[in-house]
Amino acid sequence: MTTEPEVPAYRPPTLTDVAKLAGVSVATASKAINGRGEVRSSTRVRVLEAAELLSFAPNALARGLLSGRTGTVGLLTSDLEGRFSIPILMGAEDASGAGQVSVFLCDARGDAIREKHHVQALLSRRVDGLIVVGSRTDPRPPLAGTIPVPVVYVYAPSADPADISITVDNVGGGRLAIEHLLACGRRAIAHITGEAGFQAARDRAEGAAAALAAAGLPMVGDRPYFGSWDESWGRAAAHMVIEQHPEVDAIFCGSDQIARGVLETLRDFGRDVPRSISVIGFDNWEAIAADSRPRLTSIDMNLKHLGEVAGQRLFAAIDGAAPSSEEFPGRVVMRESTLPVG
Amino acid sequence: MTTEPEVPAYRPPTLTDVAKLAGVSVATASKAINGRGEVRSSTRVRVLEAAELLSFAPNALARGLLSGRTGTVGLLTSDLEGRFSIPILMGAEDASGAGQVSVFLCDARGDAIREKHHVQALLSRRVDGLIVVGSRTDPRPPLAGTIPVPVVYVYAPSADPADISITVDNVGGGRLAIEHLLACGRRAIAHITGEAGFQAARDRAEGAAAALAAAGLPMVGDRPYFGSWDESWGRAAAHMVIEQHPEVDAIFCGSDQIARGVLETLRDFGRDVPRSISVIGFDNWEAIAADSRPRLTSIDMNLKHLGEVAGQRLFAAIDGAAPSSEEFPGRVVMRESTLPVG
DNA sequence: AGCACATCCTAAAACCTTTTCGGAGATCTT
DNA sequence: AAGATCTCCGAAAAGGTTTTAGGATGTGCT
Repeated sequence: MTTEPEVPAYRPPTLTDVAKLAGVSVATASKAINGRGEVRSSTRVRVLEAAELLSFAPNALARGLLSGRTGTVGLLTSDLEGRFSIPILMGAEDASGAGQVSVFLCDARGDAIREKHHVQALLSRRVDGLIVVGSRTDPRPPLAGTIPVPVVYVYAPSADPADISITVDNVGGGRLAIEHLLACGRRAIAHITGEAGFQAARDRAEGAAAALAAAGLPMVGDRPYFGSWDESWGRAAAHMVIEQHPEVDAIFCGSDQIARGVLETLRDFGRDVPRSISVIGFDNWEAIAADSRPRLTSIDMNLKHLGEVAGQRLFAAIDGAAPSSEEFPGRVVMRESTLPVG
Repeated sequence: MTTEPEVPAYRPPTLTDVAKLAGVSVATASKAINGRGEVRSSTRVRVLEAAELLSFAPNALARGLLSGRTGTVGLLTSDLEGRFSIPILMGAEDASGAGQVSVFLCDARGDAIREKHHVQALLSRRVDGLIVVGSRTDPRPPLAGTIPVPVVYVYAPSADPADISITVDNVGGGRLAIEHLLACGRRAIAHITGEAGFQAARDRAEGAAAALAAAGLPMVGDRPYFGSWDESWGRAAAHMVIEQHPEVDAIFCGSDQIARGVLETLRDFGRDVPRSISVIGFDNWEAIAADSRPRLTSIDMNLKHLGEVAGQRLFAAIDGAAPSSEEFPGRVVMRESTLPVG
């Protein structure tokens, strides 16, 4: 019985191949390529030419095995569908910048089992660090087990304050929105927002209340209208507000989708935005806010920047920096729905 | 000059540690853990207990170095922001299923230089294969240089028909939309869509035209209204259609955003959707389609499934399967904007 | 000529796992 | 009791790279 003559599998060129072609030892080839050690320049070019010729690419596995650093990080997200993960993910990828670092993407679907599984796999691949992206701003339990590499939590902070968490200042965001409406000359402001079960909704409402209190103004309806994050709630709530409090001259919405619903109802009622009443949204979701009628002013939480910072913090921690958390403010992106009166 | 007494760096447990603790050789430990070779069951449990105790995780780098298979694939996307990459990306991640495979995520931002750079890095990490996700359905140039691993192109096919491409049947999608409107009893159908520079726009229009021709009906306005993919074009184009062709009783829109604009203008004109006129969108973008007034019927291209198939094809190709491309049909997701008349 | 020294290069070890082959001990057969 | 057979385990090599320590030249000086 003869063994099948296997097709000679393609074998990527190794440093040995390069060295042989250049007529030097592997050690010399390594030094020539990495610019380390004493190598005569004529030898160096000979090696580099050989490497070029073979289109040699150093085996990162072997390198990582030896150095203990792989130049990879794990990015653990809990919902890829959600719109919050994506910009953060982009920022984090950007932070790894010069191409030294590659990113493993894992989606745990909010499932703790799956998460554990992914972490296991990532550690097995000897990632240098982990970034954990949440989909809500509510604090999340830290990764289970002891993780031998630095971890940075983004958007959703870790429940353990000793961990590194990079978050958004939702209280400040709520304050910003109200202050913008006040600056536009508004005085009778209502707040329609999402589920009270979300920390984000509560925080934004808190900031809004604080800003109104500071201005000595009541909130129209006395308290926020909590509901859901979608358009139909925006329509329904706006209906109630208009009927119960016709004097309202501005509405701060907890999401751009809610704001879209609000705009629609205001149009039904013949209320002119922004002349008779101002509307401001939250999230600055381009697809929703940038093309409505009128175009929607909104609070942008700079999620991409959040991701960049998370990446930077992770790399710093890998290099031994002390952990520290940070919270970032948002900014008002002004469009036509809050043109000042007068 | 004394060298600083380094903090003893944490060293992940190796198979040697496990073997030592269990009182066996590394070879035996390996066999016990991987269930290979002849190992007495009492020895096996001893090894497994030791591994558990040290929370040993096999070093995937060493394993990959030896076997030539890393169990990693590269996912090269051209725009993470775009909504098309994400579901595909999710599907591809799913396909890698049982946790055997990890995915490197790279965003080339549509930049050829950056793309080359990323490919280089991925090959250096010895990925077993590559998935390339485009953001438009227009064919794209294949990856530059010779790639020593299988490559699957998704959404945007490779310009080289010898490559594996997994795409969406936009012509069929256009046909589906028209057939649905016909089934609803409509006869005077217009088509408002995005930039003619997009293959997707042209394909959908082609499918629509074919379906109308097959039914012996003209297209209202004689040809599609090409414009841009956004809401404001939807509003503007609907305005034109209504004024020039008041007899129109259905509008097929090239995107859900266009459809939103169309719905808004129809409302302005007092045209009742779906009683007086039907509207169907494209993409089935939940955030846009699922909460409009009325809720929007749309064509869903099953992008996640596309990603899954791409993953499966890639793994098959890695295992030596012959390359083959495939095109997938969409499906109608019916909501209130196309309730049948009568 | 003989020595010190700088320059350039090489051999070998290390990183961690898997696999092959052979050896040691135990059990069975005659 | 001697050989044959089985069962289980260990030694060693391989995979590709980097680094350390030392070896081989050649140069400058006395």
